[in-house]
Amino acid sequence: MIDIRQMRYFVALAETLHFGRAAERLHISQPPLSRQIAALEKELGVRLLERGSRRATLTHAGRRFLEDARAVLAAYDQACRNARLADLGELGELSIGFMMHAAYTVVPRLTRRFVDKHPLVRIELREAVPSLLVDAVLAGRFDAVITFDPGPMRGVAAHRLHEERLCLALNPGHRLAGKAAVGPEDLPGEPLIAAPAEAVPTLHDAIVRYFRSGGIEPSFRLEAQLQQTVVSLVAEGLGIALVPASMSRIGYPDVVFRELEDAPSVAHVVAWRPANLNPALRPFLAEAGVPGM
Amino acid sequence: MIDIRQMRYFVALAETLHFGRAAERLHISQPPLSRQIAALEKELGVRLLERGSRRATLTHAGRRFLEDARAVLAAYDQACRNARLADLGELGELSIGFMMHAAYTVVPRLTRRFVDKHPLVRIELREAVPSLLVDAVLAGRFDAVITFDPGPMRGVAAHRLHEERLCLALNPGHRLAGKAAVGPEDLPGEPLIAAPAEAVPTLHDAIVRYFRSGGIEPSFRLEAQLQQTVVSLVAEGLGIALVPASMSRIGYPDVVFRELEDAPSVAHVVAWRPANLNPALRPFLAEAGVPGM
DNA sequence: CGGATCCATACCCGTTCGGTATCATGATCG
DNA sequence: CGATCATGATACCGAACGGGTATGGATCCG
Repeated sequence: MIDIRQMRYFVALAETLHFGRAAERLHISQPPLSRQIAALEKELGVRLLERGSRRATLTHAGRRFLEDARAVLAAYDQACRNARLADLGELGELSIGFMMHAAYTVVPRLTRRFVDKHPLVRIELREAVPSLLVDAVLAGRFDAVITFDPGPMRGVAAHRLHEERLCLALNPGHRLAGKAAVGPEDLPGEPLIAAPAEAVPTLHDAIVRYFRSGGIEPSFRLEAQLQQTVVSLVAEGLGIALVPASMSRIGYPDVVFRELEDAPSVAHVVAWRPANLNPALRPFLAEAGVPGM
Repeated sequence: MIDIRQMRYFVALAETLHFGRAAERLHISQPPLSRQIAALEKELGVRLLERGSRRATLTHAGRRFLEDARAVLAAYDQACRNARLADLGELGELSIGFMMHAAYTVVPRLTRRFVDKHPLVRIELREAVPSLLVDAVLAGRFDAVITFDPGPMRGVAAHRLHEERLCLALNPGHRLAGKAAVGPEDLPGEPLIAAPAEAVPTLHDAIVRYFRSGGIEPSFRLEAQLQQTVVSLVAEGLGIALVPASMSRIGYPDVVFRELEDAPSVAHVVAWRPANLNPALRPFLAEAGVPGM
């Protein structure tokens, strides 16, 4: 059987055209080299070098085999290197799911940092509503997801990435637009626009709790899954909304944002299945600041 | 050192995900396979399979390595196959020089037959005047050349490919255009157009000998290297010419061809240096009908 | 809980590889 | 033109490695 070693030997010999010097370069003595080359030629059934007494010359077949052997060796080295890189999580694929809102907060910077440090990992970024994300990570559809903190869950670990207060989004003509800060007691009966509990439970719950802390029951009027849609509907004068403060940084016309007294906050987390064996997950979590990664 | 064999073993194992079955497919028993795989993993420093008690599964790094190992094996097989093909002259390069005139006689068919039978040999076809061709073959510039027979030469073998008679090319208004056949005695003083002796010695000599066989000295008026040019000059009425009969098959306007009495003939030969080691030369010569090739 | 399945380990033997010593051959030089 | 040198091939030896059989340990299944 022809060996990688024999190819290495042949390439060294073809490059020096001198058995002694080639053997030296290979850190073996000359006779084994002669024998290995002879064995290679015999195995191939092809004479690769013409031995002159002063120097050897490649035959046509030898020239051809030199090129091909170099290609084999390159592929071989590549394969070994890639296996190690893949094991370290520096090479491979990583699929990340995230709620659309995170595209305005942590996703861009985190992605940028990760791809800068791990350029060989292909990242697949997919947007989804938060309630689907955690199920997807459990099902193995995503290696990690970025979403509002869903609380503790079996088989899923999570790490807090980002926290922001909710604020009030109003149409500029609204009666509360003149106030600097607003509390729950200012809001009874106000038509609310918010994401449905089934799609974004964490945020929905935070809003309900905030209202109830002031002894008030919220009255939801319109539902939309994305915060961007919610704010657009506010701009249209269809109601008010409690949205993450980062939404105020986007330049929406016909919307003003007001602080809430004792504003509730929502956290972004990165969540993953600890049993997930994708080696690229670890560097990603490290980049996200997860301790011990 | 990681071995081609270990890669083969790994691919077989990755394809069956079963040590016993993979070993069977490899015609070895299971323990050596286990050991080789373990050695491979140790060498790489990477776990490639997760051994379940019922079946094994590839790790991410293992999946990657499977792809790369397949690529290595493919390159390896390719290299071995190519070496054998190159040695048989079925793969490689062949440079053929030929006189332009042969493009109308033997070159097209010979080339077609050769490329049909030996599709992996890249042929480099180069036109040149006959006097340069034989020097070029001696210098190694061409592996073989096709030209008028230059006679025996040191270090060059030749084989006759094709023989054709010379005929007379005339302007239709010429006084001899009415004769069916012409002999040397009809030609004294006629202004001749022909290739120069330095460029096409064989043909030039044949023409001179033919005239002298009738006791006449030829009077050369114009010289051009290519037979096509010679005939074009005849069409223009600048003189007469003795050209290979195959020129008459090309539809030149304003030229008529007449047979010569006791017409001299010129041979096309393929010529090569017997010391030439290009394996592709032999099949080419075989295709050209050279005996013993 | 017992048997079956499957991979890992232990041990043996034959092959192969690399090393040293030496030979055959062709180039080089006085 | 013959002595010398350089180079690759061959002979032989000891160590390493690969493959084989026997067996152990873990897990799954009925």
